[in-house]
Amino acid sequence: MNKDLYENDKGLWPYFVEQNELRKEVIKENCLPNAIRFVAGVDVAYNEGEQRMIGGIVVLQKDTLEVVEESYHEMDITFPYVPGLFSFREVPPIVQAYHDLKIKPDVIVCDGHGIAHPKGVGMATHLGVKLDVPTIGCAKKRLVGVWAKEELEARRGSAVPLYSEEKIVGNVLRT
DNA sequence: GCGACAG
DNA sequence: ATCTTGTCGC
Ligand SMILES: [Mg+2]
Repeated sequence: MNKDLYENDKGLWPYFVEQNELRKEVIKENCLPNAIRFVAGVDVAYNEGEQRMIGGIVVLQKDTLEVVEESYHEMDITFPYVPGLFSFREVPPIVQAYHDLKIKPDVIVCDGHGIAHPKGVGMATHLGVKLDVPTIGCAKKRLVGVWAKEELEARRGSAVPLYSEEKIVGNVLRT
């Protein structure tokens, strides 16, 4: 999978277009059921040499955090890592893994941003729209937005709102 | 033109 | 993300 092949010219244009389509279907309101029974976490691992990747989803019982099911799906890497278009790289294998699940989670925690994205369509958002399942974007680094660093305390658990374009798009949490 | 830039 | 090397602490 050649990165330049996409980077050059307008190779990425169609994806930005699709991103705009997805944006129309985003639901920002809290649609979680009154009783959350299962939560899931997803991630993707890579084998650059083999140009293969494997997406995984693990479902746990919400109250006990006991793992009740897991599903994985391996496939060829077909999209480069491009900040802003990250979802097009990791969503495919996760969607496949999700469909093999017998126990569907009420919410999915993702390893990447949700609406804290230039267009409001990060990986978690993209996945949520694609599966029509509530998702939570949980990234380890900033993509967009600003926050009051002076107000973020040194103790673990401290959190302050993340702002992007005048709006709160998430929280910055000290782990 | 120069930095920023999820995983 | 992945790899590799070195150090730290339990
Ligand atoms: Mg990850």
